[in-house]
Amino acid sequence: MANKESDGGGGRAQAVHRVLKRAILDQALSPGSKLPEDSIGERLGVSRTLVREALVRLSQEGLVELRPNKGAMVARPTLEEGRNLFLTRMALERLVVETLSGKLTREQIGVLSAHISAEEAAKKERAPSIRLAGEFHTLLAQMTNNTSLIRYVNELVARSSLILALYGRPHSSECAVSEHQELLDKLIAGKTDEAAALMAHHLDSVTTRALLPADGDRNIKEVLSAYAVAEGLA
Amino acid sequence: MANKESDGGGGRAQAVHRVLKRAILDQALSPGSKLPEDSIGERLGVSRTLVREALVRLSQEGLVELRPNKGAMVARPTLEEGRNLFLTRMALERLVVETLSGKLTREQIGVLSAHISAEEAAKKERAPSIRLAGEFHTLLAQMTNNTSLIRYVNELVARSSLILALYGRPHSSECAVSEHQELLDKLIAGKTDEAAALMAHHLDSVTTRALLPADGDRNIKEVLSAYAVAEGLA
DNA sequence: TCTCCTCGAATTGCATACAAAATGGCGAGA
DNA sequence: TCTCGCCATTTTGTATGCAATTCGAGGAGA
Repeated sequence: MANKESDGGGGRAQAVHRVLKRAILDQALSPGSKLPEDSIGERLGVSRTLVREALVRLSQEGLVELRPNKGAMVARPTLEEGRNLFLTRMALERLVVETLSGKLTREQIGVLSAHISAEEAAKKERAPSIRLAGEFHTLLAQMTNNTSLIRYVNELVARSSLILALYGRPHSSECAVSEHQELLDKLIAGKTDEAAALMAHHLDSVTTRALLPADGDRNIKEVLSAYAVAEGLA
Repeated sequence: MANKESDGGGGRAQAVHRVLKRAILDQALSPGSKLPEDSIGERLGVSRTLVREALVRLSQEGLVELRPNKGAMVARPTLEEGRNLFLTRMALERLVVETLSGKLTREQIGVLSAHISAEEAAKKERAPSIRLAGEFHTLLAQMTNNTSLIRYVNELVARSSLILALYGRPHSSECAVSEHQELLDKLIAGKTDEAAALMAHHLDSVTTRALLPADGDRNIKEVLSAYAVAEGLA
């Protein structure tokens, strides 16, 4: 009974999905980690059937890579995919900004302001600050009431943390909190173009800070591919 | 053996997914149709497990609605969702156009021209012409080499046919073929802004043509039999 | 006749069983 | 010692079985 209420909505498969997603976004499961169906099911107290369903969902969201007959692992997007992803994100978030500009209700403004304060407060701790930064963008998307837009922004933001985990510089705050505040100000003032430009700059600065890969754990094949081409191999 | 090759790539679950998707996009299964797991599995010669997986995928793509304990049905988006969807689509397809403008290779131009010719030829038959019109847009997206962009445009185009099935006027060609040709011309000429404007107008004119619903529920097994053969299932 | 209740058939939710494929280690041969 | 190939183990792919839920038909009572 108590159990039934505690799954947070939907079936237990959704619960598994949420658990894994959260773990991935918190980087408790880092890109490339294997995700064996039975270990997960065993640990979570569900059968492989449900784990499988969750993994399929995650793979559709681009958080998990599902290699036939070889199991699932946390997705390891390439740097180029990362750049493209931020391009796509920019296109969608521009729509978010255009939709919201000058139309925020007092209540929405309150929510956003509170969120920015929370970001400010958590600035020191790495993991929570990354998550909060992402949530600011999904919050904005949410306010458009455009379901497809919301879904895609959510997905892209989620995948962005994977990208940053792989290629982001360790010591730069990914989203400057002050930029969020500025953006909010422009939105309230209804300065659509300036807000859009700010968002563009905001995302652009993230991609620009995504240059060198975090060392060590990169895939051998990926590293070699550049050299292979130069030598005319494979 | 022959069977294994004929599933088109991926496992049998993917095959089921393709069958259903195709059937939905062809409007052989119209919005609101029930999708019982065992009828489908029985007809396609697979177990409910695989059908379930396919349905989960389709629900993530927004093509089917998955109501807990009450089964799946082909999605029936509201008119407002439809409008929002086209808004989102516009944002993404603008990015497509901007990416491609002035950068099409000779080969790509050939492919697109050929496609437009095919559209022209199929103009009379309703179902194929709808599919071809959508494929023009997914073809363009494909050429950007931006995987997330490709995925989202594909999804959005697919869902657009649902919208048109529900609210589109029966006798208007959804995408004027001539507009596709014009767009291609602008892209070749590298006139980015004009191309973007044309795309905007193109999609806008579709949303403006939003009206009456259609009807007709047919037997699932009957409808699926044609598609099953194409995928080498049962 | 209308309403509400109950029961049975149909359908989904989930676990488990078994088959097929991959992975890793060990030993034979060079 | 190194390499190759074979077998045991592990993990995925798929079907099936059982419990839980929903839906509808029919019947009792007002």
